[in-house]
Amino acid sequence: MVESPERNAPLSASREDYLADIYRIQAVGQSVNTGEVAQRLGVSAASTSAMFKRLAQEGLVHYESYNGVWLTKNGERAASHIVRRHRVIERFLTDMLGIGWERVDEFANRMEHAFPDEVVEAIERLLGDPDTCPHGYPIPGLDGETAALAGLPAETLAAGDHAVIRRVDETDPELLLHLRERGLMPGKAIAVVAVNQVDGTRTLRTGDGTLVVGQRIARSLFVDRVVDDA
Amino acid sequence: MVESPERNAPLSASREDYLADIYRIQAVGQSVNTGEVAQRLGVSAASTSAMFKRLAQEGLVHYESYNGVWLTKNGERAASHIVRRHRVIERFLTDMLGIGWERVDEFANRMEHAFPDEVVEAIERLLGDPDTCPHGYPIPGLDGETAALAGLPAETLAAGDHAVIRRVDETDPELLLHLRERGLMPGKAIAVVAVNQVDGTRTLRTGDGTLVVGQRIARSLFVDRVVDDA
DNA sequence: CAGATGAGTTAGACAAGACTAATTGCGCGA
DNA sequence: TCGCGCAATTAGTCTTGTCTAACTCATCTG
Ligand SMILES: [Mn+2]
Ligand SMILES: [Mn+2]
Ligand SMILES: [Mn+2]
Ligand SMILES: [Mn+2]
Repeated sequence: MVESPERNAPLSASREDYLADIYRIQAVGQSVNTGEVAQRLGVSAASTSAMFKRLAQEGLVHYESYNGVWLTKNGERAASHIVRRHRVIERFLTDMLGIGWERVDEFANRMEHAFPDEVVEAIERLLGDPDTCPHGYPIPGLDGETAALAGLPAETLAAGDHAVIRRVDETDPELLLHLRERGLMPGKAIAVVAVNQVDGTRTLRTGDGTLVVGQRIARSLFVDRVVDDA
Repeated sequence: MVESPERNAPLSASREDYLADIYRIQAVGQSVNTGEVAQRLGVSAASTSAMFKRLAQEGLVHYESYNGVWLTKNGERAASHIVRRHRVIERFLTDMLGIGWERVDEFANRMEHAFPDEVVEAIERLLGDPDTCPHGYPIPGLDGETAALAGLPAETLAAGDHAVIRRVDETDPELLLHLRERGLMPGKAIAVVAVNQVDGTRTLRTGDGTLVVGQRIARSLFVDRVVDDA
């Protein structure tokens, strides 16, 4: 049985990025194949294949050739730790430094590998132990436990529905900027005024007014429906 | 004329560490030779030699074989930038997160390579544009300008002298912890009660009381004398 | 002014992680 | 069931930064 040579040696930044990405793909219930990870990390499929092999050898993932990977218990612990750092840092950047939420993912992606755990914990305390990143994704606990992803796509809402935004797709800075300018952020209450069946656009009312959104946005907002008692 | 292939490409973490160290050695007026840098970075002399050659080729240092390096204008600009990041991060860690000053150098050494300039600037504003790191070393400006190192060794003080601590040797965590426990930090006023000529110990009075320090400490505290007008 | 000594440089190897090109295997459609 | 197309893997390089061992050069001593 070949195990990792150094028990508990710190993971390289590369390994951390692969693991975190595998974790995030698993979190939405997708299977984790070479191409998906390669594309998300902006790396060749060959590099990803090689890394899968390494991670498997170190006991961090299970790997079935031609069939993708999934995290082992150890891998999940490590990955949740990294995702935790990432999301706390995002919170720090938006809440304390006032940096726009459309840029913090990229920044946190660089910074996440360099923060000692102790620093992450101090920031967390200072921020009052937030539950989620600015985009609404849950911050894993120190024990590795993570809440389920909140919300269903706003696409599933019908005319007359009331809902609260819980989470937004965080992959596209352009989209995030767009959403921020319109106040479509976690915590915001929305009501669906109308659904245009022809082109799929929706008319929404928020506290700030009325706006029309297309499918792209309706698929990127994850909401909890609210039963109307008015 | 062989120049750096990529104009303004970001520097690798390794290059940043070498440059920052060269900068710090130059700042105290020492000449920068292979062995000194190798020792400070915990790296072999061969590696340092190789890096000197690369940095020279990229126009960041002047290099005379067997005779050390010194920063070019470009190299100084780059180095001051890194040192700036390092010292701002140290301030952040001590002032906002409450981490002991004996550990922030090590932490900042990891973190300094991952902070976008914009984040450093936001932190700086939030802290009220501090002039120095927690150990009293000046934070270079965005323009690359850096104040001179403040203070002279407390060793130069005679009995009866009054002084203010401006800066402390920041290389040894043990020493820093020791100093902190005794309140010997930048800004603190001290008076020399007595100097023992036999063993070089000094009796100091601070706001908190009286204490005796040996040469090791007297050489690690950098002070400005204060003319007594009592 | 000739060695010895030690710092500095060169030579050669290695590890991590990336790439491109070539190959292999899975699964689907005819 | 055969083969085709595409995804994944393997093969072979490259770059960066490190190491140890062998050397070479500057300098200090006698
Ligand atoms: Mn990352
Ligand atoms: Mn996020
Ligand atoms: Mn560093
Ligand atoms: Mn400092």
